[in-house]
Amino acid sequence: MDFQYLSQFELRQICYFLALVQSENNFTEAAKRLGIKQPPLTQRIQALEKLLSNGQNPYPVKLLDRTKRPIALTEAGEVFLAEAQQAIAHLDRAILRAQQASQGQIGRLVIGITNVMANSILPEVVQSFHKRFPNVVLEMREVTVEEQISMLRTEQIDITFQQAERFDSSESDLIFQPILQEYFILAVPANHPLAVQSQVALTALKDEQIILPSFDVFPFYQSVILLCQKAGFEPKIVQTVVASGAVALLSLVAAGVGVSILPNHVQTLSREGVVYRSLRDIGLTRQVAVVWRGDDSSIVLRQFLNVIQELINLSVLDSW
Amino acid sequence: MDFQYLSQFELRQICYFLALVQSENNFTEAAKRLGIKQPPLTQRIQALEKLLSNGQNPYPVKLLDRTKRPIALTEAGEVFLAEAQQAIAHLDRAILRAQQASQGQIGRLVIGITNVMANSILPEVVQSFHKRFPNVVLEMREVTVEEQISMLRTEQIDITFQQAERFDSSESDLIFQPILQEYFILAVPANHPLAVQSQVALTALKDEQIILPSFDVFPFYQSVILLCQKAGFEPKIVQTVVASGAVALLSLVAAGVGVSILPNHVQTLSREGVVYRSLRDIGLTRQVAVVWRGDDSSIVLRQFLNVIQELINLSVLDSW
DNA sequence: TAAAAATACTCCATAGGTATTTTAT
DNA sequence: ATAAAATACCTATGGAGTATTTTTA
Repeated sequence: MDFQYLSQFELRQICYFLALVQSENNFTEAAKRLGIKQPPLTQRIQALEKLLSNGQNPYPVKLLDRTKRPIALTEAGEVFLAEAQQAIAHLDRAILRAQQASQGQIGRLVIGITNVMANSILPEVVQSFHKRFPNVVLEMREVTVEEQISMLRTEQIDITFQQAERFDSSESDLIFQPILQEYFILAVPANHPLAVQSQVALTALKDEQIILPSFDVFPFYQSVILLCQKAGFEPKIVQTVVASGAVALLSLVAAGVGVSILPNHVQTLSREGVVYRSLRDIGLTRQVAVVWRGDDSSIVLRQFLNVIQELINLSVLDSW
Repeated sequence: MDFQYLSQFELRQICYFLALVQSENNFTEAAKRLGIKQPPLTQRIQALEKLLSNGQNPYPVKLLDRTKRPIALTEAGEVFLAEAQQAIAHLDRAILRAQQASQGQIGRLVIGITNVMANSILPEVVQSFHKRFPNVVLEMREVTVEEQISMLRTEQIDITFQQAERFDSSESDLIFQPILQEYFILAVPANHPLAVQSQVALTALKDEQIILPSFDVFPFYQSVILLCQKAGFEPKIVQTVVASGAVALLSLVAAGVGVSILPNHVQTLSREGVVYRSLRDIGLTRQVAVVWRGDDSSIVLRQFLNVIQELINLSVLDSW
């Protein structure tokens, strides 16, 4: 493509021509619409025709037949109109898309997810981000805890969630940002004797039926059992019903099937017939952090981090 | 579409940006290629970014990340590059097509054809025109002699061929241009006794087998028979073979099946074993003219008329 | 520190404005 | 005769050039 030649054209001239056609080839009218006077418009159109003629054409290119009133489009004018209209619309879209991209409204973000994190804060973050940036493609990639860091470096993923404790601070090319402390709470039926206490001791669960999310989605399943054993009793885990979704599980609690030990972020879901209570004596917590490449200038990433930040500030994730 | 905003952009800026990317984001190199200095290029790209930012965006739009060497495209830059490249290519085509249209290289011409003319000069003209303007759509529309004029006026056809005698010169909105005089010639086998004469009298055909094109494609079939009868003999028309194409017919002549009376334009076809001779005493001629609208500014039409003109000058059509 | 981009300025080409003439109905 | 486009001329914005400073690797 000959940029030298093409550069001589001006979008202005072409837009003026399109506007002129929209005004039924009436220069005075079109000029008014464009917010300029008639003579400049005449000159721009002439300049456009002159530029179009600058291809050693034997004939000059005329877009308009000025010997008629109202002025008519020539064949070349018709052809140019049809083609240029599309091209200009195309360019208009190019501008819009660049603007959207610069705001992170379009693009793509690859999130590395580990089983450990999958059921934690991620759903809230993703839901919130997707609501605000519906045109960004969010790609979730299952990664093991071990490969997270190397996949970040090789740009196979853009961001990942991990346990703060695992992070080696010598990884200076990666930025590590703790976002929340996870701990555990007790969900009990509203009419349950334990509901009257604001804090419940772990040993109080000795004789309770305990409902836990199925092992594969709930990383602390084993830890909970271990803690109970340490507290001196064998927990009675309800084995007959398996609920993996928090909502389904809360229904079971509301129905009085048992009580449940859940990560604190579940409290964002309030359900009739279920109350949440703190668990005393349960030392199990984890610090959750996000990690990304320090040199990643992606606006989408930045916006994603903003969403996380806002959720934290709104106390949706972290405030209990 | 907002022409006001779009008009502020310059094709120059966008082309510069594309050129910059082609030079691997090296301003100095790109400026050299574009035939300008580096500072103006920097300024144009900045101006482009500034214009892109002018949509009340909270963030300014950056196409380039200048904190890296070599300078890298931002996401917005990548998006804009991909979209703008297409749009610019589109615009480039728009310009080319307008130029082609202005030379009549693309377009459409509707030719009214009557049976009377169909087999005459039209094939040569169409062939010649199509060779020179392969992208013009030539549409042939069958019209009766009576409706030619009205169809021209209603722009159902753009040009038509007709007999000069039929034309009413009061039709001042239509232009009438005689292009050739048609008459008739004799085609005889090269070894035929008549071949020695340069002119042949009509009566000499008294005892010859005469091959004529089939009635439906040869408008003067009846006239020929009439002329012979006037000359005092009943022509012996070969009925057993029907040839409608000139080539097939000449083959029959070459094969010695008979002689043929043909419109003079057939002479453009020379065939081994066939010679053409003038026919004396045959007063049958017709003046062929083309007719078009005087206010038709179509370049395609003009080029079509040029082709006819050239063919006449080259003596292909008219010189015998 | 060296290569390249950004900045500061100067100049002039040209888009737009005003006044007027020409053109087409 | 009249409405609208073209032309002539003026003004001023801003693109390109030159010289210099700043930045990044």
